[in-house]
Amino acid sequence: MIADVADVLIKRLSQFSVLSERDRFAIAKVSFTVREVEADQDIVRQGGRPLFCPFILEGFACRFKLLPDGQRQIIAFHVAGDFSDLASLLVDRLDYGIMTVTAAKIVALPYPVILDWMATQPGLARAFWSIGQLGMAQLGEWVVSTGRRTAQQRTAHLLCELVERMRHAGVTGDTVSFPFTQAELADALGLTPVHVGRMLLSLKAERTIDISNGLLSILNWRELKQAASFDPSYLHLRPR
Amino acid sequence: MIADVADVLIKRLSQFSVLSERDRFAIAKVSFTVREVEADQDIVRQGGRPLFCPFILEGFACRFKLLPDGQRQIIAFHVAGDFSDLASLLVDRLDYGIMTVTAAKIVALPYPVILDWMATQPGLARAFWSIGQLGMAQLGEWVVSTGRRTAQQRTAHLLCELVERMRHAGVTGDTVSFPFTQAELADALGLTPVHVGRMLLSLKAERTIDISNGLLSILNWRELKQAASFDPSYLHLRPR
DNA sequence: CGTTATGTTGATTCAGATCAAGAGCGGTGG
DNA sequence: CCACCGCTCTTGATCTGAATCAACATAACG
Repeated sequence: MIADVADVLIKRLSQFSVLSERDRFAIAKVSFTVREVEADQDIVRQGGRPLFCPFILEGFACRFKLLPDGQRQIIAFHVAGDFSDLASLLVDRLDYGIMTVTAAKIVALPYPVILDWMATQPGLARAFWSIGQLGMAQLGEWVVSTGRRTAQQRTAHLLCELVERMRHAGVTGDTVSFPFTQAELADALGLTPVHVGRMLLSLKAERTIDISNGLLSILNWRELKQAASFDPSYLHLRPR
Repeated sequence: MIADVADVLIKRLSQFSVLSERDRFAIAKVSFTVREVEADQDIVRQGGRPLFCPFILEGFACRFKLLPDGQRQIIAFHVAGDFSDLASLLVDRLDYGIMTVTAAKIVALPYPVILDWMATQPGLARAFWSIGQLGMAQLGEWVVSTGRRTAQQRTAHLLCELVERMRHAGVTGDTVSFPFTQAELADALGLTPVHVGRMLLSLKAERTIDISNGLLSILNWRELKQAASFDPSYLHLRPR
């Protein structure tokens, strides 16, 4: 049984800011509709107008930019609990797209609603600012990865970030859902699919991780963090 | 003679949002102090606490991340007219540093002041949101560069972006100040200084640009944009 | 079950890194 | 005014991490 959408939103936003009774009520009084989207479907299209922020209830999505020569660069993965497009509240054209990686359940939060929340509820404004900052910090680290880390380090770093974020959003255990194809990882890491495959294989060979059936198991968290020189402080995730 | 700081801020912010008389007054009533900083000095230190947002009146700065192995990745250049650190309003620790590239004049806008402006002046809140989004869009494009563009394209793309942004901030003409060393460009582009040098040389050889005495001249803007496949729409810069 | 997606493996190539040595060029001080 | 020092840039030779190319092996899948 899925809890009421408002409850999920409130719970998630509470992780970023202390919400008052009025903050919570402002959310509860809105009626949300859940959209079910299949895998590999556009949620928002590059070049289109930004109308809403997709909140992900279940499944995975990614934010990407298409280049004129047909290449793709993924600039973020979105997991359950992410507000995936807070970046375009006041912009008239999207310079990136968002699409699902797996089948997903999302809630489309219309920008006018968010703007209203932010204008009238300081606690919510604060939460949305924080989430925006977090997205920015993640992007900054993505630049560091593509700019200055080796293929091995980048790959390990992405795994670390994803697992850490999923944990913050409520996933527990050392085995998490991991439905990404090597082509998708390659577009995120700025590598070729073949090379990503080799990097994963080498991590598997040293018994650091295991990936099978769309599941990622961290066999040796210490080793993985070390391979990535992963320092989670940029995620600014206070303990839950 | 430099105009009053408040005037400069108002003029700049007006490019991002329509400011009311009250918005302008809120700015004018604050007393600002200008700090003069030499070249290569830290403005905010990685790992420190975010206290203020530096606004650049004159000169150049950069935002960067230091890696454990001593490497550096520059994630943004800041030019006159930039609010260089809107990203950490609500964060407790900085995961990046900001330092000058040249001697610079900056105004340190204390976060409490900005928060107050944003809480009470919708026009200013809007402007600061927009500026934040812009920074995010620039970061996204930086990922695309390091992830998927060749050395040649990246280099040309960075030049395009910098010139375009300086124009938006008021610089005119085909020759602009360009005080960056090849080592700095390399840390921004995810390349080695030697290779950046070669890329610039080849752009000079085709008479696309010229760099000398800290000045960059665009000799063939069309050619440069083409070499970068530069599409400025991500900058969301409405005509001035 | 064929059929299309994805993943694995190996051989080869190439863009960019690395290494090394000069060359220019302010700046500083004797 | 010149000798020297420390940067930054240039140039060339060599090396290497990741890309490319090309089969083949597995899944997943209607």
